[in-house]
Formats: sequence, structure tokens, C-alpha cells
Amino acid sequence: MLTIGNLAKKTGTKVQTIRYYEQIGLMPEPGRTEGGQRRYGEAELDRLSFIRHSRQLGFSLDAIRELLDLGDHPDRPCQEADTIARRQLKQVERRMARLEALQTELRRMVRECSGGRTADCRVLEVLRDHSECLTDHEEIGV
Amino acid sequence: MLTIGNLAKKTGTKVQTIRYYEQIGLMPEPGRTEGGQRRYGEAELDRLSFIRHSRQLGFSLDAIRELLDLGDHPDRPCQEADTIARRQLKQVERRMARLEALQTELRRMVRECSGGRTADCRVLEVLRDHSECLTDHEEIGV
DNA sequence: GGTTGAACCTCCAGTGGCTAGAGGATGTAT
DNA sequence: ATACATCCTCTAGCCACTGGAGGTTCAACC
Repeated sequence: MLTIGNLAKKTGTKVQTIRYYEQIGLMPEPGRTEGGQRRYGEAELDRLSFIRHSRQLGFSLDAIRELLDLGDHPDRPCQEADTIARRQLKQVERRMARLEALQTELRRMVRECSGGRTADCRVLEVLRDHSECLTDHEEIGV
Repeated sequence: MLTIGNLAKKTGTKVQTIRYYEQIGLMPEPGRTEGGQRRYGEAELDRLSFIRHSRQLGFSLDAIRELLDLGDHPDRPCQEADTIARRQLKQVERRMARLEALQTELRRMVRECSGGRTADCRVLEVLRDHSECLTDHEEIGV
């Protein structure tokens, strides 16, 4: 039987985060000691590991919820899991493309900075005038 | 003189976002009509354009605040602006590296999915067992 | 059995960067 | 004068946590 602190250590999660997962129904309500402290078993350890690893791969908590559901139905076709993973891959690819454009632009800005007065600063100039940019980066926060 | 709606249109910002920027002190309090509606001039249009463009390049609102400050002191050396831009570039590079690792792993997961029952699903299997991963992806949300 | 002290508990608030909606006032064109 | 698009303030919500206050429990040691 694991205390919440030990479960946290084993999975690289913060204690508060585990309680948060319980609160939003991603983790089950565990057993308690007489004094009211949570105690966890193997099943919960596995489930939390799954959640954490999925988070590391960038899946949203909603997506993880779906994936956990699928894991509970071993006889259903795995197409759905595949779809969720593909969706996630698409998102990662879109973000990569965007970051690449930003990288290009930022590198150019920094390279062209001559180190003079702020008045002549290329960095500020480029930020002031979008038309100086060579790449597309219309979206925010993708 | 621009209404808030027109300023929004010209800069590709939502009206609420402009009011939010005012609230947190990123945009100045503009003049008002007798009835209390906001009216904006060229200076505000320029400032908001600067903010939006910086956001598109991924700068945080705090960083943007610093950059705006620098723009108000044309005689100071532009080293600080350079530093902020370099910091931003570093962050973008870190994110890119991380996303690349995720991409690799997700592609492998999806490629190996045979389309059978959920019980044999590679996607779920990999998520269950981190040791199946070839890449490092410890951090969350970078 | 008593005493530490680390770890646990609940509850509330805050992060960033917006976004949405309620309920009402204003501005402009006809 | 009227219609109605746009404006106003205020509050609350999003995601995925994180931190802290103030109090309780557990396990080890004497």
C-alpha cells in the first residue's frame, strides 16, 4: 500500500496533482486509513503512470480519458486509439511547423542586431512592422 | 479616431482582448466619448500592432512589456532587446527539440498499430510502458 | 506510553492569456 | 423617432496544474 507521497515519487507527479486528478475524476477515489489518509495499490500506480506518460507525449486530459476508457474495453477495435494518436501527431506537426517559422524570424532578428542604440534596434523594428517578416506566423498560441 | 471595434479589426484582435490589455496596463487608458465609449488614435494602433506581432512570435506579455519600455528609451543601448529576443529564441529551440522527440514517438506508435483489438493495441501499450519509448520526453508542457 | 516531525488532510486562490455571456447604454443611419 | 449594431461593465470560465494556510495523522524513536 502506497501513501500519496510515495505514489507521487514513483510516478514523478506532485501530490497536489494526484489529488487534482481525483477531483476531476481521472483517478478513482482510493481507499483510506482510519485517520482518512489515501492509500494506493498497483492498479492506481499503473493508471497514474499511463496518465503521466500520456501527458509527457502531449495528450490532453480529455484525450487521456478516452484512451483510458479504451483500455477498459480490450475487445473493441483499436481504431479509436489510433485516431486519437493520429490527431495528437497532427497537432505536434502543426506546432513544429509554426515554431520553425518563429525560429527563422527570431534568428534573423538577433543576427541583424548591431548592438547600437535602441532607436536603431532591428529587433524592435521588426516587431513594429510585420511586413519586415519573411515567414508566415499569423496564429497565436498554436 | 477609431472605435474599439475598428481597432480590433485593423489589428486582428478581439475587442475583449483589447480591454484585457488595458486592464493589465499593457495598453493605456484611451480617451472616451461623452457617452463613455473608447476612442483610439495612431499611437494606440501602433502599440497594439507591436503587441500582437510580438505575441505571434511567441513573446510573453511580460517580455512584451519590457520591449515596449525599451522602445520608449531610444538612447539606451539595445542590448536588452537583444537579450529578450535571444531568450525567446532559446525557448523556441527547446520546444522544437521536445516536439521532435514526441513526433518520433507518436509516428512509431501509429505506424506499428495493426488495427486489431484494443487489447493488442500498440498505442495503448506504449503509453502503458515508458520503457518502450526510444526517445527522452520527461518534461511536461515545455 | 509519550513525543517529535514529516507527511498527510481540506479548502481556497492564483497562474497566463485570453474568451464568453448577461444585462444594459450609446452611436449612427434612416 | 426608431432601429439595431456596437459599445459598456462585471463576472465567470478555460487548461492543467501549483501554492499556501491552518490543522490532523502516522511512524519511528526514547
